[in-house]
Amino acid sequence: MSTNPRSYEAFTLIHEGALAFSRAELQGIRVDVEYVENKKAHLLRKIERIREQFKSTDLFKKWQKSSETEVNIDSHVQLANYLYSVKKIKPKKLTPTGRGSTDEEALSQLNIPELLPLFEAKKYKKIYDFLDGFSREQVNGYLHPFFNLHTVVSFRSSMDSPNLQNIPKRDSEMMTICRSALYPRPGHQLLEIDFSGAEVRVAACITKDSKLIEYIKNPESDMHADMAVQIFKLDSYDKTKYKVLRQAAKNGFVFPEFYGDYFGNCAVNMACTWGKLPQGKWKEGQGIEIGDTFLADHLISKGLISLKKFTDHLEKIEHDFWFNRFSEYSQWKDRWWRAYQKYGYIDTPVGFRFNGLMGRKETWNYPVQASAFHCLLWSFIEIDKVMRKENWDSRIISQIHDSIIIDVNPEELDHVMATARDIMCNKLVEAWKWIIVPIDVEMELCGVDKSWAEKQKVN
DNA sequence: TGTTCATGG
DNA sequence: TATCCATGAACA
Repeated sequence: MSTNPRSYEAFTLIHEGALAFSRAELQGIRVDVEYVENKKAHLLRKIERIREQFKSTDLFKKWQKSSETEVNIDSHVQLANYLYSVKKIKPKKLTPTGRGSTDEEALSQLNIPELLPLFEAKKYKKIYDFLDGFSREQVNGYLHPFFNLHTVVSFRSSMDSPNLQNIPKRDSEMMTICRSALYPRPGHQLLEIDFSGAEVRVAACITKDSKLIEYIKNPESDMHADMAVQIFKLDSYDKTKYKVLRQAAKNGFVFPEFYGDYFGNCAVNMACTWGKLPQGKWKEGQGIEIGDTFLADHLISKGLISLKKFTDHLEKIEHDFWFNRFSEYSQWKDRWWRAYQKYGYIDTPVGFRFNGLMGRKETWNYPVQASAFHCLLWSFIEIDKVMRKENWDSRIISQIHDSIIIDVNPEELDHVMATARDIMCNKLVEAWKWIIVPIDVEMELCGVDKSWAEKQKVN
């Protein structure tokens, strides 16, 4: 795969982007080394306790007995062999190569309580590894990760040594422990500015689907809420009760569908993740809480009593989604795939060309993923320019695909926020005529001298 | 070196 | 029809 700039603008974006990124690398992010070392020691003791607990279980003793060599608790291969070959349990989930899966979802469906400590130990080990990376890579209390612009096939960025683009966020305990290590410079505060719905908005610009554009332009409308109503057969969307179902619709159906997944997979994932479905049929009291009831009770009341029924239901919704709701998006996908097959390349609106062998889904997803990131890169460069021209004491320190992280002097906070908002929402749209929908940002701010774990939404 | 499992967008 | 992109650790 080669990716060629087809315009001077595309060339300068990468050239200036590399320079702006290098300044952020040089600046670095402050890390509390003492906290990291204390926490690492604490986590090691905790992991050891959990492992001892697991070793005292019947399951482990039998596992050890069945093995000629000493069992390695960290080996998923040995665990899969014991569960699926020795004990002959039928795997609930297979890996891409067709072997029995030992990930958390697959193992929890086996309903073996003795395996629970294993998940816990794995989680704390994961946290330990993040902190260990911080202490390994820090220099005089600062991290200087590498920002790469030349490694990713879809032309996004990546980061390494350490990678700060995958610091835990969704699990609140992992989030708190990991992000409590990262600080602004003394007297400063951390500010994160996100493009809201970056890839959806860019997809609307590229496909020009009028329904998708309408969803973005009309602030009263809400695509994910509409899909939640349809998927879960709600009478209407009630913000106070159904936020979690909106999230399920968004992350369990809308995004996977946009990326090329299909109803069967979406149904299984939603049933497991939100419905907590161990077998084929729901029983009362299962799944996430919605208002004063549970998802299983709600689905049963709507006649969606089994995974089979839910899957059939989702098949109809998928058909409606692509043939009715977003039919222009569908037509774009067909045209786009045919054009790639005919000409052997695809271009992005910014002026990059993807050459090389691609599957259908790659031809659909790469230009969206690339252009969404290029909006971020353009904004990063422009904020960096203003920052240097006006001699800010604040510094851009990082970036996560669709967000920018700034180490801000509190006296400059209002100006920095206004400048970033103006560049990301107004200047960007003026500069790139292909952006035909409004762009919006969300900001999160930490207190002065507070860690990255303390971030709060800014209104 | 390839596979699997975690984390993020 | 069969989820896109990454980094990193651990194992066999």
